[in-house]
Amino acid sequence: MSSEVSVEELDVLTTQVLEFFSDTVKVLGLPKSVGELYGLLFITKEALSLDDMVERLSMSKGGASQGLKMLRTLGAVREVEGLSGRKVFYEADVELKSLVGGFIREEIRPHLDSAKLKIEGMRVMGIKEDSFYMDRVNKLDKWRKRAGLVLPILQKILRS
Amino acid sequence: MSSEVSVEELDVLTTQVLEFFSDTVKVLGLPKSVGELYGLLFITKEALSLDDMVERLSMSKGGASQGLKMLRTLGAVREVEGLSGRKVFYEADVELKSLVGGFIREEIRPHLDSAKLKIEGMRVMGIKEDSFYMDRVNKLDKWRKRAGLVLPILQKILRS
DNA sequence: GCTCAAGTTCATTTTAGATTGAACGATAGT
DNA sequence: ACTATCGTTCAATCTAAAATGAACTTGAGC
Repeated sequence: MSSEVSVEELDVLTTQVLEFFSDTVKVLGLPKSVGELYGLLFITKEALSLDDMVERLSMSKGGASQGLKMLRTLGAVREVEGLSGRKVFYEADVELKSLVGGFIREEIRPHLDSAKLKIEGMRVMGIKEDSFYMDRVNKLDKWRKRAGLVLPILQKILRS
Repeated sequence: MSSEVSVEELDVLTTQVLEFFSDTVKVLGLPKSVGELYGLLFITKEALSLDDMVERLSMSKGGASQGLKMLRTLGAVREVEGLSGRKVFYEADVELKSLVGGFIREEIRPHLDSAKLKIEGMRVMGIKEDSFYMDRVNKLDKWRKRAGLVLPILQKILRS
């Protein structure tokens, strides 16, 4: 049961996976601590408590708490009933569709919504129709709508 | 010819557009000065020189130079023959497909490539096939491939 | 070939935002 | 009810990345 990998190799692998997720989430604009937390859960068989992660990643309790909160709202992490008291254990949700769905819901949609408001703000100021400036505002809105349409398609593609 | 918008209104609109693009590029992980440069070109009829932009955005020459360099490699900006000496004038490329294409080429592909290398590094360490750990490494690779497949589809959708 | 304007580079400074850690609730077990 | 453990919050600190600005390179025009 312990011959899947040697302890040293597991350490190396874990380090590489942590790096992998740190880098990936940074590209997505999330703090790297979030990537480390998710990465550790991703490459660990057993569910882990906050304290486990704090120790393993030598990060602050506060940071871990915030990072887990984010992972929870993203739906990237599942709470597992810990039998011992009220301590909570976590495991990674490794379904790509959940991850993408959560990211779109929490990180992309809000930006598209605020973009919509800003564009509406521009329209309100009475720029002459069929002027250069109205053309540009219209283009912005076309882009925004396009983005809104692409997201569900993306999700559909990644469902499987 | 000047009744499309009043000067004051144009000022307000410009400010809003600058904000719009600052925020947007920040989401994409680019410095906000890049958004301001692009935004100014986007909402300006005439091609602008570096100095024009430095003045209008009150940003440093160095910053503007770097920002324009990035916009050039992204293909988000076109150089226009200035008749006066060797001064270069720029205008925005406002084709969504160019913008998306440039972003994918310059910002996303490189990350996918480096992810590929990292995953290959993990494979090399001789984890037992059909172990938990190999499953996870395989999953990473599946995700990576999926991302690589989605990009051209995305580009195709946004072409029109 | 000199000069001056245009543009780039890069060491320094600034800023945004991530991380820390101590103080504070909250709850389970006794 | 008391205590010990668990988790959260948030002001203070740290850090990575962006912006500045002065020194430098380049080339056009005289």
